[in-house]
Amino acid sequence: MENRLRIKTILMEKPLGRELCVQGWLKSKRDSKGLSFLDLTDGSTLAGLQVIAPESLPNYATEITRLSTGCSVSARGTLVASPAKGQEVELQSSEITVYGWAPPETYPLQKKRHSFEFLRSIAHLRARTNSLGAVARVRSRLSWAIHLFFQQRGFFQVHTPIITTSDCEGAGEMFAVTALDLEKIPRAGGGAVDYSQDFFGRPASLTVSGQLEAEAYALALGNVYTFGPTFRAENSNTSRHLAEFWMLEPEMAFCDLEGDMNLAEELLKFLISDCLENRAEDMDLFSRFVDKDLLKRLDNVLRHDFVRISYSEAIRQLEKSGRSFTFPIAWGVDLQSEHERYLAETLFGRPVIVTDYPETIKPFYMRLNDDGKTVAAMDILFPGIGEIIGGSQREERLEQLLARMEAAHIPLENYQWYLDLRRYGTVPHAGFGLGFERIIQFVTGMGNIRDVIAFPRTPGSAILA
RNA sequence: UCCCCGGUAGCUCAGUCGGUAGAGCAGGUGGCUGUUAACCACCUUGUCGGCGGUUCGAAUCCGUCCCGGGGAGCCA
Repeated sequence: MENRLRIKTILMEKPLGRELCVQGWLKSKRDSKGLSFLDLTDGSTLAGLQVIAPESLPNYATEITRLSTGCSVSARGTLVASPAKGQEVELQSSEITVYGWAPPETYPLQKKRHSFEFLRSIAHLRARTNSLGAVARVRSRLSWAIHLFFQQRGFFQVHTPIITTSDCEGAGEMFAVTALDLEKIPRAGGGAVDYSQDFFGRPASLTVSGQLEAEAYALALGNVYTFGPTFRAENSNTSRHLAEFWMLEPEMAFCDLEGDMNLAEELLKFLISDCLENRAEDMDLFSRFVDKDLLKRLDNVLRHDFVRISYSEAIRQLEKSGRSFTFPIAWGVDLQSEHERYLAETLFGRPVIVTDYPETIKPFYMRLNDDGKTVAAMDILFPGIGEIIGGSQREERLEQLLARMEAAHIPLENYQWYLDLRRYGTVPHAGFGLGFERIIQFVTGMGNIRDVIAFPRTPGSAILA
C-alpha cells in the first residue's frame, strides 16, 4: 500500500510544491468547468483537504464525475497554495484511484447535518461525520490523558476482572454470566439452580466496579487505578446511563478523604485542559455546533477551586434557600437531583464537593467518622450534569467494617478476602469512581451519553457489532 | 421503572373538523460555475412505528406493544 501522508500532517506542515499521496473518504464533491473539487477526510483531523481533480485525469469521465459522499479514494499530486478562499492549501492531483463506491441512493450519510438520533441508528457509519468523529478523537485523547495523569504520578494500572463471583457488590443489578444451557438448567433440591454445574461452579456476573479488587492492589503497590468496562443491568432510560460503560477508579494507600478530593479535583482539571490544548479543533466544533457555552463552562471549572461543603452544611444551605423543592429536605435523606443542581448551579455556580454523608445512605466500605453518624464520603457535583465522581476513604478498621457489613446484611463468606486486607497490614486508603462517558459528555457538551461511546448498550438496545 | 411529549418520503418536518398525503433537503436528468451548506430548471420517492378496535371511511379517535426525546428514580 502506498505510503500516505495524513491530512493532519499536511495541514500542519503545508509542504508546498511537494508530491504526495492522501487516502480517505469523500465528504463532498463539487463539479466545475474542467475540474472537480473533492473534499477529502481521512479521520486524522476534523478539517478536510481539498483535492483538485482536473478533467485531464484519465478516469475523470468514467469515475471522478461519479464520485459521491462516502466514496474512498487515493489521491496523488502536488500540494499548492489555494487560489480561492476557504482553505490555505489544496492538492492538485495527477492521479486518483477509487477504492470503494458509496451509492448515493442508499448511502445514509448526506452532505448535510443529521440528527444525533438518526446517526445512532447507523452507529457503524456515524464516526464518519464531523461531530461523531470529533467525539471519537476526544474520547481517545481523554483516555490517553487519564493514563498520562496517573502514570506521571507513579500510579500503576491494575486490570481488575470483568467477570466477578462476588454476588453482592451492592452497586446495582448485575448481568449474570453463565455457560449453562438456559433451555436445560440443572436444578438442585428445592428447584434452585445448581450453580455447581456451571462454568465457575458458582454464580458469576459482569463486574459493576473494580474498586474492591483495586483496594487489594493499592495495599500492595501503593497507588493504583483501574480503567475499563463496567456493567449495570439497571433499567435506566436516561441520557446519562449505559448498561456497558467505562469507569476509572483510582485507589490510594496511606490516603485520607482530603487527599482523595485533592486528586479528584486535580484530575478533572487536568483532563479538561488537556483536551482544550490537544484537541482544540474538535473542541471548537463542539463550542460552535453542540453547545455555545461550552468553553465558558469549562473555563469556569478550571479557574476556581471546587467548593467543599459537608453534607450537613449542604442541608442547612438548602433549608435556608427559601426554595420549595419537590423532595423535602431533611438530615439523613439523600440529596436529590434538584438539590444537587441548586448547590452546583444556583448557589455556587461551580463544581461542589459534598462530603461526610450519613452512613445510612452510603455503602458499607466507606469509613465511619468519629461522630459515629457520618462516613468519609465525597461526591463531586458539576453544574449541568450532576454527580460526576463518587468516592470515599475506605473503612480500614476490621471491627468497624464488620459491623457495617453485618448491618447491611452483606454475606461475609464471600468477602473474607476483602476482610483479610484489614486483618493483615491494613492502612488508611481512599479512592473514587469516575464515569468515563460522563466526563466526555462534560468536556464535549454532548447531551446524550449514547453519542460518546462507539456502540452504546442500553435497555432494549444492543444493536451492531 | 414512573410522568409528559413524539414516531408521516433516504433525512428534517407540515398535515385544520376523520374523507387513503405535502414542503425543504437528499437522489436522478439537463444547464451554469475556482467551487466550498454551490447555484438554476425539471423529475422520482410513502405498509403515515407494529398489532388490534371504533367508523361507510383512520396519518387523524380508542387500546396495547415497540422505539426515541424531556424529566424523575437508580447511579458513574
